[in-house]
Amino acid sequence: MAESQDELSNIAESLKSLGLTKYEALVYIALLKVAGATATEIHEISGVPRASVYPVFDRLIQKNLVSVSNTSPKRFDAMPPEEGISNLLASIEDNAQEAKKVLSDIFSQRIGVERGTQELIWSIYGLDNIHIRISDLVHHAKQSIRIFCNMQFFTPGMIETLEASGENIAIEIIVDQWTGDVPRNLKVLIKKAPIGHGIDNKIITGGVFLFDCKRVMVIMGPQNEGLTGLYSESDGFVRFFSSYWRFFKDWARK
Amino acid sequence: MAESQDELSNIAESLKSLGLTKYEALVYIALLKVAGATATEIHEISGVPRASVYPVFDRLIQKNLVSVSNTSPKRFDAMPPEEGISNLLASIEDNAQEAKKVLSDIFSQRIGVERGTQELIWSIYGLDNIHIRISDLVHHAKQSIRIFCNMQFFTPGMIETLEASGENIAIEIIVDQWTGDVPRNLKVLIKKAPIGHGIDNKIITGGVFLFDCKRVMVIMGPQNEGLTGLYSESDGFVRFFSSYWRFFKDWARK
DNA sequence: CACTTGTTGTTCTTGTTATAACAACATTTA
DNA sequence: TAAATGTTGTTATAACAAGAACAACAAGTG
Repeated sequence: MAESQDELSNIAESLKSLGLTKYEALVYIALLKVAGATATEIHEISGVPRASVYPVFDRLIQKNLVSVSNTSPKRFDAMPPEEGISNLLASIEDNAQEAKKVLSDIFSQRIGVERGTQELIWSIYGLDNIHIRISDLVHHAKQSIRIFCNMQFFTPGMIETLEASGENIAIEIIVDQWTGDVPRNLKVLIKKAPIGHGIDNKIITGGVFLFDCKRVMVIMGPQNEGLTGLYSESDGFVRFFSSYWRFFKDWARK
Repeated sequence: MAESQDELSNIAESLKSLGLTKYEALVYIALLKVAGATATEIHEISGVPRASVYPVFDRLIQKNLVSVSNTSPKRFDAMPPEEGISNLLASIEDNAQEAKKVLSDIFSQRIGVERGTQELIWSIYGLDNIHIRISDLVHHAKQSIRIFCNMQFFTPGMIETLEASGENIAIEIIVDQWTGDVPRNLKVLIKKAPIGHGIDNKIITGGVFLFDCKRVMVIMGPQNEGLTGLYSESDGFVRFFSSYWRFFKDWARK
């Protein structure tokens, strides 16, 4: 009964992403604590207005998270969370599956590829999104991956992704330091590089990622928030950063 | 480009359950059709007001479903749906995982079991929910399962569930007819039973399900909507339907 | 018995938030 | 300049949150 308010609202958030409302989450959580409770008891435990408890129960019953007794007063019981959540998730996964199928279909018939997409430079915002996209690019690389950035970028997950890439892909990394083991398939050059400047009391990070000498991702910006990635398949863009890479590789070898 | 309006709104629904709003869904779908489109083009295809397109794009970009070019006018591009949806789903699954963990914890410390839960009769509404619950009960059965209802109940999924239950569980079924193969582990008695009456032009369905002679589920009501299931572990309830079962079994053998 | 008290379930308002929809404007671009 | 683009507000709308009010009923009390 000693959940921190913080943790409780954290779970409420998780449940919301599963399609529950705030009240639904609170009522369900309260009901997990007391088997066969009445509406009034749940109202007292959860803090949800007593009148609101009833429609909330209706919805939870529809979602098969709760059952009612036919006694008077009504008593409510929660499904075990393992099963309840699995049921919720299952229906979402069904939807995702369905959506994937139809949308992939639409995607495969897309038009406008002739419009020189490859000449454009695309922006990606946020560290998480950049990580996702780079993981993606790593997965799709066929021959070579070249990375030039500082160690902060190499989260355990990212190292794992690189480690799991095809064996016949040459991965070269120039980095300011390396903590932990270096996976066998990585060729790491360590050199304190002039990237990562401090401006306005913020640490500015930079990084260049080349895939198969055809695709480039450049990242720049403050460390945590507002990080921007630029992605391009443009010839000029790729050429520019290829020579940028070659320059720093020579420099790092000294 | 010939998706029925129905199918399109169907997908929009699916995407909503993945956390997208109506506009986000419409814009994303439109963007899948045209690579590297401008805001105005998307506005025309999707029917979303032009001014609304920009904030919608911002949100889609945050969710890593869309990237922007740095040209003028801005051009937008959709992530392949396979990856985009997987990313969305992954974060929901993380939440579900997290929620399961914490809620199971709360659930295991629940109080009030002494309150004679087993004497109550619980209601479950809707065919889908009843199917889920019965599948659940089948999974947890240890010794015997006894079913008395008509064939409509035995969907392919339900038959599969029964077939996959433990080998040392005795499963006896009394049913009005059986279409398809009878799985080896089921003992089926076929007999046109006086359940399934027609009242008010609606077909009324009934069914009795006994698990380990300890738990009973009774279903009744119109076939599709408004179907109600009653579940109980109450001694009296179980006894009543046990003799109900015995009576029909004798009758079915004649 | 009439009367109070408390509980339960339902029905209505009111406030609040997140989208949705649109008008208006400044800025580009051709 | 005319058209297209991007941004900023304002107003609607719908869902949810929050609580007030009420009828029905059961249990206790004089």
